[in-house]
Amino acid sequence: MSSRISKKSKSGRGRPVDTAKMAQIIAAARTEFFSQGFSQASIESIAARADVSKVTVYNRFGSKEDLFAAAVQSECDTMREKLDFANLSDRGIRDTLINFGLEMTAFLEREEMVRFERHMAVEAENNPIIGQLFLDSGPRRLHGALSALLSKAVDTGKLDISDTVEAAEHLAGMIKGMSDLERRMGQPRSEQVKAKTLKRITSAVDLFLVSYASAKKMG
Amino acid sequence: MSSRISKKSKSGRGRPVDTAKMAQIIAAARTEFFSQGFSQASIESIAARADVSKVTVYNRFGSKEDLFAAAVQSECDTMREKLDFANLSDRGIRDTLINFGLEMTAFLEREEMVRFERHMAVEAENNPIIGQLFLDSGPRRLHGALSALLSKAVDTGKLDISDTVEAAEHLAGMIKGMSDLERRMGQPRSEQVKAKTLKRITSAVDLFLVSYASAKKMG
DNA sequence: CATATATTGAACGCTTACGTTTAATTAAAC
DNA sequence: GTTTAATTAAACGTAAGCGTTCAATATATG
Repeated sequence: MSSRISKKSKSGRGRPVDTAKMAQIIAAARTEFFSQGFSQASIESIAARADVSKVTVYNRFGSKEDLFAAAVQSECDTMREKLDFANLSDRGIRDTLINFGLEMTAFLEREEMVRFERHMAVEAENNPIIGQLFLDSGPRRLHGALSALLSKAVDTGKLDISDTVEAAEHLAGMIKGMSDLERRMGQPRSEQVKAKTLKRITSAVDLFLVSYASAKKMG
Repeated sequence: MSSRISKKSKSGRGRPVDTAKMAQIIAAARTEFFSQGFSQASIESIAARADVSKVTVYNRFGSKEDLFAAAVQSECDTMREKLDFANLSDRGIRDTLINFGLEMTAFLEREEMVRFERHMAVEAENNPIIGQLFLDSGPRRLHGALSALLSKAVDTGKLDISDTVEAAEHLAGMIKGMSDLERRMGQPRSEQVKAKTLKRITSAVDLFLVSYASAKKMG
């Protein structure tokens, strides 16, 4: 039984809760959990990294599982916030899509992101809810953003697509190519790889536009 | 120090090595490692599953790491063997590609495969060599097979592609779509999802062919 | 100051699991 | 039957790590 955790001492009498420690613990937990994995990570190590005693960790979070859940939630929140591709060039649909591809790739191929995805996948194996949380916070949002972008281009007559959701999946798939997997498998991102990725993205957009660029060039 | 392992007792005098146990151990190790992960898997559990004593495991494999390496190697070998897409219909390039997409998806979305990939990714985080072994045994082979298939179609005049390697990456990416990720994140493969996947594959091939189908229809 | 709460370090009990050792048993060769 | 080597069950030593307890200390209120 994980005792009382939220003791909501709303400015009671004794020593006040050090609110800063909360953030420290979660930050440390994120670092530890998503670089070591759940079972490898240790509470003691997290406490040390957070400059906090182990007891404090257990006072705020009842168990390792609870702390992990909080870390996942926090990481997902961060991911959601960073998923703000508002600054897309609007100089023609081709540039816009290539730009999207580049930003998407940069976002997904960060080591931090790759590690997070790896460990979320493992945890999702025995807990699909975690997988769903991850998908909803990141990939599905990204996919939705691209779908919306395409739909908007359809509305303004730049594209001619019947199923923008599926088209977005096609385009995103081509943008990822095998780089996605190579990164997840720990292969380095050399300059040559980067160049190949850039080439793949542009040619993917071009392949995409051959079919979907609107005939009535009203743009 | 992991003592002497290969004591190559080539039909000496004493009790002969039970060769069957070797396969049992590796089979058990594969099941255990790729459903629990390296750190969660226990040698004792593997030994029990293999109907073998723990000492025997340590006599054959010096350490948990060595056993894991053997399990990875074995799983990769199996993967390579199963990657034999020779039975592709030859009734036109469209059917051939759709067929390839279906077989590829069926191959990749098996629970066994998904689990293996998940755990390989985690291990590759601290050991890129493992990631490379995995990539060479599976994904890169698959990609090579599709590239070869496309090149052959180019040679016979069915397709007109300048860079078949990149084209294969595009097509494979579209075939995967988001299903790949959804499966890795433990989301169920419902009938609806299967239908959507089939639709995505066929429309991906069609999108692909709009650009690459040879103009001179000599087939 | 007295009281109440938060935090800490240290130690504890407990479990799991790696890898080893030992004595006993089994299955072959000579 | 004797010898040699493989296998086993059981126990061991060791280490790590979860979650708890406790006494001591810090920081607030009244």
